[in-house]
Amino acid sequence: MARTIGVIGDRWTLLILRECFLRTRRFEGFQSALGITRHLLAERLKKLVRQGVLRRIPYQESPKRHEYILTQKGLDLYPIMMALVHWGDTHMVDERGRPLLHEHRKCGKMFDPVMVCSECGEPLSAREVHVHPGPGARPAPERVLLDKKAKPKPRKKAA
Amino acid sequence: MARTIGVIGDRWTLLILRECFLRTRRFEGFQSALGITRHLLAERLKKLVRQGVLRRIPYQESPKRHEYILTQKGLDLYPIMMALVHWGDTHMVDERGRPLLHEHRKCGKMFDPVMVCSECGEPLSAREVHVHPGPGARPAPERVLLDKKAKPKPRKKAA
DNA sequence: TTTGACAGTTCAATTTTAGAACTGTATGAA
DNA sequence: TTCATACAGTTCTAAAATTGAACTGTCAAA
Repeated sequence: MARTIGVIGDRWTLLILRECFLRTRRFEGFQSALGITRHLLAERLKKLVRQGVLRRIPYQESPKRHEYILTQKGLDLYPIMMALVHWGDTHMVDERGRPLLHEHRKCGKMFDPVMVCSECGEPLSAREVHVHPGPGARPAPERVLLDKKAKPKPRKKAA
Repeated sequence: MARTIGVIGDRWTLLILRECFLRTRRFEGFQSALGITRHLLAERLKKLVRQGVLRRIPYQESPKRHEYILTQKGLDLYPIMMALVHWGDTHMVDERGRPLLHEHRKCGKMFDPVMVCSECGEPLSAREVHVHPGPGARPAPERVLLDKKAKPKPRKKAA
């Protein structure tokens, strides 16, 4: 998660990517849609290209111009986008309602995204998931502070 | 999406929330697990409580101490977390492999999260989804530039 | 009496971001 | 030919956010 956040974890990158999913491709398009400063936009686009999320493709030669297109790696961010949108739709809408509705082409209905288990297909919730260290586990996820005398912790009074 | 990003869209908030899901509850716990500066941590926790993502609950009286617990609104962030982790697992792992594996209690298997359509249950991908303006739609999502003379931009001279 | 856990707060020094103008190529209009 | 505009950046300064480190304060145990 930390590595993902290293890619998309700032105020603007996700909004830029949202515009990509909404088919914006060019510098001015992003800038005017978002109101981001040109400086930061250039910075972020460069970073996303470096990280392989966007591809920079020339679309005219005279004054060299490029479009920014999602790579597969970028397209794979879609579930993150949908999860963010859905949480906002659930917890952050005002009285006017949702800004956007989503229609699923396959079934033709307006839908919400649901996250399910790849094995049994049941919807997921935090309580039903148990985490195990994997092969790339960190050495010390958390430094234990009450180390040596781990016991003396009868500090509680209220419960 | 912008509103969701307003809540969790910075470098540290998502990591703090990750620790919450991993059952960290106290100031020192977050601080030592993440290495975040105490100043920012205090700031972020306050913000999350204000926004209703965490609840601040006293666990001892003597020197007043509190724990930070996920509210339902916070728990609902779980799909976002899983989506972030899964993208990282897919595109950002090193040769050592995943740091964490997830087991679904319901079915007992190690799983990956999959995002599906709430109506037909099929997995979602960006191309199969069409967006429509909803009741809370923004007036002008994007100003068209190559229009006519959209605006006589008052180009000022340098000093 | 002293030390240490815990949960912050304060403050100077960096780093980022915002805001605005400026650079440069090319096209169409006057 | 000259001027205005589209487009994609770059450059600069001021303002905001973040870091790093030390400091405050309450209580418990040594």
